[in-house]
Amino acid sequence: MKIYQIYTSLYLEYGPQGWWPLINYEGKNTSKFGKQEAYHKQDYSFPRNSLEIFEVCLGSILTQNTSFTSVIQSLHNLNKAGALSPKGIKNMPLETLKTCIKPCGYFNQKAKYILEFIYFFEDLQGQIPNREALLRVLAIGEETADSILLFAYNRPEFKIDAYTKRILLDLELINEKVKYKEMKKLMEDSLEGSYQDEKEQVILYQEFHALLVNHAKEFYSKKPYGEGSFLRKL
DNA sequence: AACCAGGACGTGA
DNA sequence: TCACGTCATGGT
Repeated sequence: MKIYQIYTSLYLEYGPQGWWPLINYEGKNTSKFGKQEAYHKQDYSFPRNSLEIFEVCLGSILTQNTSFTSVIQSLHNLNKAGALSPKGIKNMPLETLKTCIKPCGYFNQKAKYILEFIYFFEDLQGQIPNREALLRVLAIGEETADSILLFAYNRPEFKIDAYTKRILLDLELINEKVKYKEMKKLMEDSLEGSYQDEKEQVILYQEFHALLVNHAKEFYSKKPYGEGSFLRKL
């Protein structure tokens, strides 16, 4: 019950967020950070094709422990190199790939991760991957798996990230030791009944995650975490 | 100058 | 299972 209050409170404050950003999107409601980041507020038709699905997956890997502005830079680098696609990246020299994704950090690891993911992605042949299969891919842990399922494939999997945990901790809804699966279950169970169908469920999960990040960037990025956060008053 | 960023993996206990 | 080290650039 309280979890859903957090959502409504955040939504009232910030409105729809329009994740996941796609760099080539040119719509009306994109100007969160100018043209650099292409969000699509209140447009839930994304991703619309295989290339956009791939771009979201790529971003999910590149953003691991990295700010998303760096991801946007890297995606633009790949795009300019004509390599924002599975084949484009495979046909590119490894060193060039590393140079393109350098802004994201961990470029040696992530270059390897991306290639590993591409083999997996091509084997799918357009099918939706299941969570267990995703987790077997080198590069994909629980959060990235949920990120890919929720934002690339519009599947109802709640994504937990460091910000989400920090907020739940601050509101004393969890303890420090909780595992990913427990937080995920807490969120999903708490939200049960707050949607009519699967489509609404996916939109709720997507917006909730984006709202948590947006709120955390302002109130949970520097210590002491949560200072001035209106969520404490719920 | 630390610290954080929309984490995952390998290792040894 | 879990605690800890490693990976690395960029912004504040």
